[in-house]
Amino acid sequence: MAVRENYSRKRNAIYQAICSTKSHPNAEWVYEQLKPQFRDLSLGTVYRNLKKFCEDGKAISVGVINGQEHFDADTTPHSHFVCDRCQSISDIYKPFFSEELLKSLNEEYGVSVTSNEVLFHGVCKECLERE
Amino acid sequence: MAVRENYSRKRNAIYQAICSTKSHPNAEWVYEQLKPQFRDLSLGTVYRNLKKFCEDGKAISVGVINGQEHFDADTTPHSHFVCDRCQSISDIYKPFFSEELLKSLNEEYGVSVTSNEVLFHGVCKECLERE
DNA sequence: ATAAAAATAATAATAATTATCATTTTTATA
DNA sequence: TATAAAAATGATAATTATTATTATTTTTAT
Repeated sequence: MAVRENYSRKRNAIYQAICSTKSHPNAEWVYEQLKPQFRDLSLGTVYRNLKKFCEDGKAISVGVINGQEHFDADTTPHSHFVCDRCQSISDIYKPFFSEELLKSLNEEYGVSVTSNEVLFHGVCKECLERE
Repeated sequence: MAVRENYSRKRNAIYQAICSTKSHPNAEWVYEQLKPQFRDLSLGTVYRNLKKFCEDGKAISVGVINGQEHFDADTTPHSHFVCDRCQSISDIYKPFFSEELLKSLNEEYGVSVTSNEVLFHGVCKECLERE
């Protein structure tokens, strides 16, 4: 018997796949990535597990970009940059919202903020250099 | 002949519909809203025009929220708040990104930022009061 | 070793959005 | 005003991403 794991073998592989990249993949990417290793992998399993990771706080959804949901195993607070040329998604590690600012939202708008997502659009370094 | 309009009658009506609300509607809402007036309105026409407004800079996409794209005729820089209870979307008029900050992104990450979207999640005032 | 629980594969179903194309409306201009 | 060209639309089909279903397999607990 193998070493005790928290997950099923495939669930583990899916989690490791999203941990192995900073490309903020979608379900399709993960599926293609793991297909060679797990020839009987089902796309539904990838979707199911990515959703589960988000529910369990082990991943976050970067949002729906160009019609497809993208994921990130990095759950620390950070923002994202989408290149409108090559569609790449990269991280922006810059704190935008202080505690006070979020608190001021609560006061000014009467809302209770639990999370936020910041998405920048533009042209990435690589595409800028190419152009 | 009627007063000269920039648009076809239906396109005008769709634009006025999204201008008439701060609810950040999706295509379905606009369609239901206009159906009584235009009994032969087609949902495809709504989708086509909402997309066109975004391309022409007369509206923006708030993003895909719970599987549906939402729109806003207010194109001035502002952010959005999504209530995870009642799914309402409201405006947050607070400038988060100064010119210097955006410039610093260019310098630190080598990217050229052209736009940004900020989405807060949480519980809205009305739902908080109800709970 | 084995029974119960959980996860999966295969597939069907769903839902939002986009494409197609014949018809209608609008626009430009004679 | 009439009319031809261009643009927009309705109806519908197609597409695409995602979710649901269910029989089977894997994992877990004992």
